[in-house]
Amino acid sequence: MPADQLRRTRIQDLLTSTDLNREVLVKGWVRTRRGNKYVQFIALNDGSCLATLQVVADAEKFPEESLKEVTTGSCIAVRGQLVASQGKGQTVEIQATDIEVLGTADPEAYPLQKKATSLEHLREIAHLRPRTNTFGAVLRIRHALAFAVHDYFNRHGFYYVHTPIITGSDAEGAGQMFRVTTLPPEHPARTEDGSVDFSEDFFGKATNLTVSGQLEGELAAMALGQVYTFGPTFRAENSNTARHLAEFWMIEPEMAFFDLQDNMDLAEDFLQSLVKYALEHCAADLQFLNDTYDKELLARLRSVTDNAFQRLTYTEAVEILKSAKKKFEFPVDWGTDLQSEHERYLVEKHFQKPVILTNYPKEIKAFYMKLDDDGRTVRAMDVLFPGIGEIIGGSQREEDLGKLEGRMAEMHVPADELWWYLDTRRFGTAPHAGFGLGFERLVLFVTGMTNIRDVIPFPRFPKNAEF
RNA sequence: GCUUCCUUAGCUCAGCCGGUUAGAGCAUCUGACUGUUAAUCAGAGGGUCCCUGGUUCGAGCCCAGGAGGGAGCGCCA
Repeated sequence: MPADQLRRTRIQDLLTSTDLNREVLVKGWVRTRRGNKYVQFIALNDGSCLATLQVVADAEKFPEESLKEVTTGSCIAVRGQLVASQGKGQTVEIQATDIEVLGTADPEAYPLQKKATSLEHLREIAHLRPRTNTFGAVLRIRHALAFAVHDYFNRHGFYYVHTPIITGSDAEGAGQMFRVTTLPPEHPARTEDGSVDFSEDFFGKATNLTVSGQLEGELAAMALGQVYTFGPTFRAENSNTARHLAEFWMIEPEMAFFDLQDNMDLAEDFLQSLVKYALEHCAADLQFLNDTYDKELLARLRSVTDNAFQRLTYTEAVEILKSAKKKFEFPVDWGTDLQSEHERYLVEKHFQKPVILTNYPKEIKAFYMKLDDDGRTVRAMDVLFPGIGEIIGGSQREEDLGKLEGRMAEMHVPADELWWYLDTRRFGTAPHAGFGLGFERLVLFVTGMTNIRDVIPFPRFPKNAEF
């Protein structure tokens, strides 16, 4: 390689380097430029870390006029000496010998000037918000958590199974679905009785975007033993909250030969490992979020890694809530689903740590959950987190074909559409369990953000699919 | 979908009881300043007060409808 073919170094690597007084090349986006007619300072960020690198440009080499285009938001390449900093805010800096403007950013038009903007406004410029400290930190943490998910399962003998995004069943039991079709919306083919003729559609039948990979995950678990899916899921619910998205990523492990206890053990160890990974690998970003948004963030993360989760049955929880002094807006009664206020009371007031609730009444849970011996409850589990509410929902599955068919009939789930699912119980059925973890809810918890639309790069929610 | 709050400069906001030419901080621009840390100091430019209609001598302010956004709730992950 010729001597003048200097390779770019990431800013994170330069800031941690002890190998000073050498020529380096950095490229990134300008956060600020300040100074006087003798010396100019440029704060440069390349996304590799939260911190900026200070570029020093002396007036002898760089008259102020030559730096006119080096404005907040512009992209530059800087060649220079990596030296110990004379200033106080940083240990190293670059004494620039050459600055090339790769892309200008008109200061009158660029919306991210060096001034705090609200998260609400940043949602409207979501295409640019990754350039802010906050979203840089959130996206790096999001990446770390995604990596940690794969790392955890790989280390524990799970296989990553890619379940379909487009599904032919419209009864996965987890909510309203988005239709996938190539039929013309104005004049779709009609059958004789006037309904849309999906036999003319691309797949020859009605298809939708998946709401869950669980059922397919169960098929794989009945062959590979321990599997997981990690992919996008879609819910066409008109949900307008800070905890719901129309498009979100879900992690769904499914394990043959696991009962509800094994399932809880896995969920707890999994969540603790993920949070621990973030604490170890995203220290600077987490510290920034802690200092900027939520002074309790780091303490709350450690409370998850350092405490065993409280486990109790739905029935026990109802008793605690009934004897609680607090007045609830909604009354608590055995058989009704718990409201957000009830879950919050248990997690944030009563136990003050994560809670796993189990053995819910069968009426309020899905058809595939294994019936308890009493015939009234099912082997369900919900993991409740402070500030988030339900972060995991899971269960031991009903492995008995007859009982499963009975539950499907009771709950009006069309068995003929799920013939392939029932085959798992027909041929070599086995006890098994699994759960679903909403990835964005995990990122929400770990980052301390309060709106789920701020932890996914391009949020999809009712009336919004911009970018 | 329900409840509730909000919408004024590029951003974050103030604007009294309805009353003359709608303000501040930051950003931007111009200038000053020998190493700054969201630099500092001085000055300048910058407005469809979300939209439509109404009440009034007069509306940023009151009323109605609409649009957009936030928070809470429901559905859930």
